[in-house]
Order: sequence, then structure tokens, then C-alpha cells
Amino acid sequence: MVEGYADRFDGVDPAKVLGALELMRAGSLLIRELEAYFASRGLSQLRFLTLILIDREPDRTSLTVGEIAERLDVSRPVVTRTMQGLEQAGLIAISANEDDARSKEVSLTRTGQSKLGEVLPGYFAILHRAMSAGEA
Amino acid sequence: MVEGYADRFDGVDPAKVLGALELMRAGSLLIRELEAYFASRGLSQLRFLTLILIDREPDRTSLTVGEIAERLDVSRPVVTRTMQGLEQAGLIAISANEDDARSKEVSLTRTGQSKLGEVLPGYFAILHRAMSAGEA
DNA sequence: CTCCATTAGTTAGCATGATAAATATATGGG
DNA sequence: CCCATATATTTATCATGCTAACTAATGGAG
Repeated sequence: MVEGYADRFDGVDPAKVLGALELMRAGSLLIRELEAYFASRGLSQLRFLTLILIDREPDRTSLTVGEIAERLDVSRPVVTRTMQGLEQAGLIAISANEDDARSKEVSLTRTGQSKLGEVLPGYFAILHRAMSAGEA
Repeated sequence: MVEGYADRFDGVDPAKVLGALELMRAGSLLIRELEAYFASRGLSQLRFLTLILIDREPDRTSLTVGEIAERLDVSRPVVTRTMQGLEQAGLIAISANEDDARSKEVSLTRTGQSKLGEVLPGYFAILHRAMSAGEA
């Protein structure tokens, strides 16, 4: 279908257009697969990535809402909402920042650490398989 | 960051994991860029793809809600909602199917055809540029 | 012919992304 | 010291995807 259109525009290479469409498709499918995996374990991609991020932070055991938003490249309100869910699930603890009362520190609970360890192997397995199988 | 984890799981190739992460990242960025482009023209990806789909259908000038859902791989309720918006915007017309009163035929209006022609070059330009520049 | 399972579409409600505006705290110039 | 501005987070609202449940129409078995 693309060729019929692409012919009509200068400087457009149908192969590249198809590549871009394939990229979006493959990316979306992988994201969808991961969301399903996480959902079956009471998580979501963003919840999971938050846990990893705090776990892997060198020299510290907590991050602020703003830091999480920046590093995961999502808006702060989304992080706020996600943290509320994670706290209710007992996977993180939220405490005051001693130096700045505006800020909050988010750290993993033991439960959060366990959950992370429990979910990681499957996560990498899905990523690994995705690149071994379908993708171009 | 990936290596530190991947080492701990058998059969996981960090390069493939990184490739999968890059795939998701590139796909998401491209989708985001297209959504921004369409939003600036009163469309969305799904609205645009619907217009294209009807326009390119051979031998017919309309499609049903179900056909659109199936071909674009989205759920029917999403198509219903999207068609309501497109109809209000005057880009499509919805009429009864003579043979089956449950079904509806969605066709492009002149305005819809113009809008499509107006937006297509920019669309292909974005796809083309995405594959020429950033992607691995 | 009638009844019931199936099909087309819609409505209701949830999740997750965004932006704009509200709230609370910090901080620097006068 | 006080106010204006800036920063950290939250609240409110919107967009767009989903599934489940509802309505209306179809069509085949008996």
C-alpha cells in the first residue's frame, strides 16, 4: 500500500517508510507483550522500571519523584500516580527528604526487592526472545 | 546498567536485550513524533490511518467499523469512538448498510480527502527522516 | 415459524500517557 | 526581613488504548 503513495512524494524511499512502519509495529508488539507479562504479576512497565532504577542506583538507596520522572522520561504526574500504587502494594516506601521539605525520597521495601528479583528473569527472557525471533 | 543484571541469567545476551530496549525506545519516539504531528493538524494516528485505509480500499468507497478495527488491529470500541470524532470533524460520513441493519458504512467526505492529501507528505517525510537519521 | 446462539456496534469503566494549574517550600534581591 | 520567582509534587482533566457487558439484528436448528 505504501508504494502507491510514496511514489507521489519527492525524496521518499518506500523501503525506509516501510522500515519505519515495521519499527513502530515491532516496538508496539514488544511493549504490549511486556505489559501483559507485568500485569500478570501485579506490575506494569513503569512500576517495574521504577523498582529497577532505585535498585541499581549507586551509593544511594532512594530517588526523588523528579529524578525518577527524568530518568524514565515520563511526566511527574505519572510518577506520582505510579508511586501511590507501588506504596499501596507495599513495594516501595516514601519518606521525607531532610534537606528539602518539598521533596520525597522513594526507596524499595524488602517486598519490592523480592518482587524485582522474581520478575527480572522473565523480563530479560522476553527481551532476548524478541530479538532472537521476529524482529528484522 | 543492563550488563549488571544480564550476567546473572543464563542464556541472556546483553546485546540482544539492549537491542530490544533500543527497539522499544525508537518505536516509542517515532510514535510520539507522529502523534505530535497529527495533533497539530487536528488528527491522531488512528484517525489518519482510518482515512488512508478507506481511501486506499480497492473497488469500494466505504468500510465497516469491524473491517477498520480488524485491519488496523485495534479494538472495536476504539474505532467507534474515533469514528464519532471524525464524523463531528466532517471528515467521514457514516451510512447504513443496506444488507445488514447492524452494520454501518464509513466513507470519506471531500473534506476528509483534502485533509488526507494535506497531511500525507509530512507523514512520509517524518517516517523517511526517522529511518535516515537516528535509528540503528 | 420460533428460539437461541452469533455478530455488529455501542456504552461503561479501567489503565496509563500527557498538560495545565494548584500547593507547599526554597531562595535571592532589595 | 519580605516579596517575587523558582522548584517539587500533586490534583484535575483530557486523550487513547483495553475488556466486559449491553442492544439490536441476523440466521440456522428444530
